[in-house]
Amino acid sequence: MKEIAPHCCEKLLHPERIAHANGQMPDEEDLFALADFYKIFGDSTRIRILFVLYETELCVCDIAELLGMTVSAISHQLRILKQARLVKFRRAGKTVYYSLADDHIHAILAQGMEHIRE
Amino acid sequence: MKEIAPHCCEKLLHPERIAHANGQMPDEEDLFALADFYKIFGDSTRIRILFVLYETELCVCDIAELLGMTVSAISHQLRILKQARLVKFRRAGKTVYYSLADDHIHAILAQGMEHIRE
DNA sequence: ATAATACTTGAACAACTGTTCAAGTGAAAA
DNA sequence: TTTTCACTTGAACAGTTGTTCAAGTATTAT
Repeated sequence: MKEIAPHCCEKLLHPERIAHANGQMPDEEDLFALADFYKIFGDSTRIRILFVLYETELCVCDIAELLGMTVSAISHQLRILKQARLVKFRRAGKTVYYSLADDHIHAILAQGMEHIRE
Repeated sequence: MKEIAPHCCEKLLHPERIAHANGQMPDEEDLFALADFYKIFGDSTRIRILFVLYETELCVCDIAELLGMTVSAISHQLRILKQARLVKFRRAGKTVYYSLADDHIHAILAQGMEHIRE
């Protein structure tokens, strides 16, 4: 005969573990912010842009040339990187030069790359 | 009168910078691997799973309960985390317990969260 | 002024991703 | 063996994301 099955968590299989895990969780807000932060790095075009800017500032056209992509595509991605404060820019006449926002970004990229090569 | 415009990079506006940037770039392969690595962390469900597992091992049902999501949705994400070697699991009867793969993952999560709270 | 250039932006489209739903495992209890 | 339970998996669907294309802005040159 069939009955409504009580689920594992309705029986509170591990109430103390659930309580503990719940107690040490960061704020929801921080968790979403962290996911969004990683999301920026989770695209190969953006990662490649960040690495061509690792040592030099470059104009949009230079970056497009280096990555073999259109200026428009690069500009769209630079906008995302700009909003996330990962790159900064300065205007010199018609040309706009982009560079990494600060040394913190260098550190993050270096650490990430090191992890991949472990 | 209109002419075909030579682009900034066809004129090689910054040939030395392009050469330099090209010379210090990591392998394409590593860049794609790095983007894929960050991609895993770039989803709030996966980040939340990693943080509920920060100190305790939990079964799938516990995680679903904690995050207010279906067991199926959690299981799908655990599969991705498993393939990326961010979590490990052990079977005990009908129950499967998941935990973070190693202390390295703890370090990465802690560093990321610290950056967000800067 | 007008034209040219370096870049930006909005809309459209295809590709990808995460969740749901239903069906399917595997282990243990009856 | 059959049933139950914890979990997994495949297909479908909606929502998101990245690129292209065309049009637009800002700055300089003529």
